[in-house]
Amino acid sequence: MSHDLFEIYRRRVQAALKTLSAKGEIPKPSNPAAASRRPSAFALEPPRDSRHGDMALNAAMALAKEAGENPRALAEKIRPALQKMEGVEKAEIAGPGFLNLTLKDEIWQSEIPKILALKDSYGSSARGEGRRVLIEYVSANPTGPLHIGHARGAVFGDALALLMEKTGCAITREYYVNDAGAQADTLAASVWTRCRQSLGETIALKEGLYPGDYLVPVAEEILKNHGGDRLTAMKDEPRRALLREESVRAMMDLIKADLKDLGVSHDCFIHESALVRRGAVKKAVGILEKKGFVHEGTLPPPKGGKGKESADWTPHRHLLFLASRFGDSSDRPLQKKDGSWTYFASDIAYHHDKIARGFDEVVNVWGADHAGYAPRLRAAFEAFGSGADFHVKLCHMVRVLKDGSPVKMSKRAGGFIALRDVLKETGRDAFRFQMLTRKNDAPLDFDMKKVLEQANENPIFYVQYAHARICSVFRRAEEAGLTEEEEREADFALLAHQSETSLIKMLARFPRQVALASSMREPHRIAFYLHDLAALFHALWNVGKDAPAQRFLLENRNDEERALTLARLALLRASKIVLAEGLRILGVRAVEEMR
RNA sequence: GUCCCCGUAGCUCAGUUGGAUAGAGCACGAGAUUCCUAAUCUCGGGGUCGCAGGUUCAAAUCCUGCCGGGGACACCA
Repeated sequence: MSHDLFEIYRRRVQAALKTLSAKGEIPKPSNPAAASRRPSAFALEPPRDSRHGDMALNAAMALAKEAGENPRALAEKIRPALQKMEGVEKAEIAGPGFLNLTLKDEIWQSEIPKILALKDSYGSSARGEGRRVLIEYVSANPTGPLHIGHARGAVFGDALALLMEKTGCAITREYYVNDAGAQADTLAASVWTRCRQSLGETIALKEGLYPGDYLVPVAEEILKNHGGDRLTAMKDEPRRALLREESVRAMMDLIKADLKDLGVSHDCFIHESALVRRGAVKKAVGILEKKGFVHEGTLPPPKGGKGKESADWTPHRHLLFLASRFGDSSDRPLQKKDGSWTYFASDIAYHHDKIARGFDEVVNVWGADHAGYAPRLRAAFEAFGSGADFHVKLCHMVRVLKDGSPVKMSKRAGGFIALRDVLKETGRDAFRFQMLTRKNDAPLDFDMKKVLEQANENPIFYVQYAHARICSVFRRAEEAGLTEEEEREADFALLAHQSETSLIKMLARFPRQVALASSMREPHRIAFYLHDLAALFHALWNVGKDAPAQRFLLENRNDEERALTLARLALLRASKIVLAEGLRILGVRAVEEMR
């Protein structure tokens, strides 16, 4: 049973509408949550304008057409049922035919003890019904430390996982390690150059190799473990294999260290090389072949950019996947000229593996530069005939600003802005919050100065400050000998000030907001919600500055003051719980004080 | 040339999966601290939701076309 007030009333309203339609007074309503949306679907939502009550129902408008009646007349038929509904203060008809519900104060006030009892499971739900979801995120190539763009995907994927877990999904966090292709060879070659340099040879790093300084210690470590003489004496092929394995491992250690600093973790790391080794690629392609989705053919020359025709392109016959049959703009090669598998082929194997593991939903978090790759992978996914849902969430580019202008990429660091350099300055929590104050499919400017700013303009600070202020009150309350147990017995009807009511109503929206953010796979909604919640808290705080009688902690000279204090502390306790839990979903730690 | 994403206040951005008079922060103007952290709050001005059509009770939101910005169009991963 849901404890989301909006969900509870949605169900009550639905039942009431059903009864009415059974009596033949109104057409049959349909549930907006149902897969097939019909015009008769209704919604019960908090109205934008609080003067329109607490919950707005659009059923009369939605059903008007089917009923062949005007919405306001239909609303008149529905209104009595809503009016006598439990906890409803009044049900009014407004505007084009809205039915606005205003709930009794006690309904809102009872939200406080509910939060105190549920603690951090307030807002949790079983909506996901144990849905098994695989979220693949980061999956950065093991060729260097994480950069700022990877970090956005990392934070997004991690927050999405936390969010969907909160709504009852069983999440597996996964990282796909591309360690079988040409990039791993390039890495090995780069490290070998570094080895030889370290052994005293004067050779330059060839064009196309990875220039980053971070490979120097990797080379030295390998020399130490395997011996320079021995490595030099080895034949090319076994040496390359060894260097590949060792440097990929070193790179993954580097990446895992970065992820740890970011507070991001994965349940499993799937290595492309392992898939290749056990013949998974051949097997997966074989399955598609059997289904008739693979053929041998020649692709037309690539279009290229304006006026730029590919000079080195020659027609070639190879195995193609019939992606065009599943909505992609072209068929896609599975083999290279030399007969080896393409990256796409092993990705097909990887996703076949995902399907085989029986997930209900597969989410891929990618950088926006992979947008064009999504249709072919979706095509492959569908070709296997999997019933699982397939989502691609694209995280757009991050531009780092320092002193108002974009930071130049450092060549020595490998041509990108390293996550660790940014993290060193901002810290994990501010970084994560900043990354989530923007929806994933819009580019993001990351302003170093603003992230560190201790002012209203910086949302993470604003939210943390609210939490810290609450903690400060509790420190004083403790000194005054007030206990948490007493709060639970408080008379919540005393919370009647307009600012208190607004805050309570915002708290009560948390479960709905979590459900919404989760179903839309949009963690940023939580960040914005927290900002709104903090704003109402700060407003209430200042009410007490102007009017001492409205302060949280009164002198406790008499029973009345003591009762007020306890009720207000309960409200603060509930606010603290929701702030902390909201931050937790974003992977941000709430702070007790700001100093 | 084709595909994807974006276009909302001077600036940075939200916008409840189609709802009522489109919101917040910054900036600008005016105010509030003997008192729980003023690192905050209150009030005010500020809009053709890129443009033009369409769909319907209702469009910033959905569809089509255009304009502008970004990204992608490998036998690289």
